[in-house]
Amino acid sequence: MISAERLQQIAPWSRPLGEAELERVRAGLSERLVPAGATICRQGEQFEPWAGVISGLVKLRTLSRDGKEVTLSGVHGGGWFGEGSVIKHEPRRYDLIALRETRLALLDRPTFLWLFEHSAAFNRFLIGQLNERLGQFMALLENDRKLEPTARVARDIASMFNPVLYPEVGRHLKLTQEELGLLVGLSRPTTNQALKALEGRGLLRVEHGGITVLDLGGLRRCGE
DNA sequence: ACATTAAATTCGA
DNA sequence: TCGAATTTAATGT
Repeated sequence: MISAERLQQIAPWSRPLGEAELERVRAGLSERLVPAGATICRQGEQFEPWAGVISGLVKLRTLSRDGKEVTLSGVHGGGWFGEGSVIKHEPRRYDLIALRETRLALLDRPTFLWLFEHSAAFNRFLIGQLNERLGQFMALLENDRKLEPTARVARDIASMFNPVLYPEVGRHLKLTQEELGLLVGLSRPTTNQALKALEGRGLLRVEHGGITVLDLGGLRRCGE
């Protein structure tokens, strides 16, 4: 059973829950440390719990027929994912891979379902989460069709700093240009050029193995 | 695709 | 356990 303080740290969504609910969550939640590069779950496998990223970064990806990798999304500190699969009780649609050492919080399925049935506060959170994600995917589609590469990279980075989905991410993003390219759907050289351009506009700083965001609003408005 | 540079790892004291 | 040397990984063009 994890402590009440720990619960606050790793699951911000639990704050508005009542006493009895909190008690259950504390009993149903566990932590797991995943080494860099490890696979958490493969496409097609059953993975029962609902997962949150406490620290680190998890990539959701799938392989195309000819073995090319397609990255769908990156989830980092404060992000929770997979509620779709948990609710439907179906196999995971994507590989889950820890891009670097990652600490996961896992809420077992029975507890998740109990909250889903009994807690209005929890459902409010879930709706907010799904709504935010839907908005993000709509924006993503739009970007993909309308914007040139530099703006796409800018918006994709900005979306990783979404305060609703990822409440506790700092300004720094440790992610190689190659991984960023996979995430955005661009080649590494194109990604590199885009990053340089954004750096030139003073929106972010390019570092070895990562970037630091300097002007989040500016990134969001890119390409307008 | 290649050249350059930064970071991580190994190895010897 | 420290630092130099080597290897590996990431970046820039």
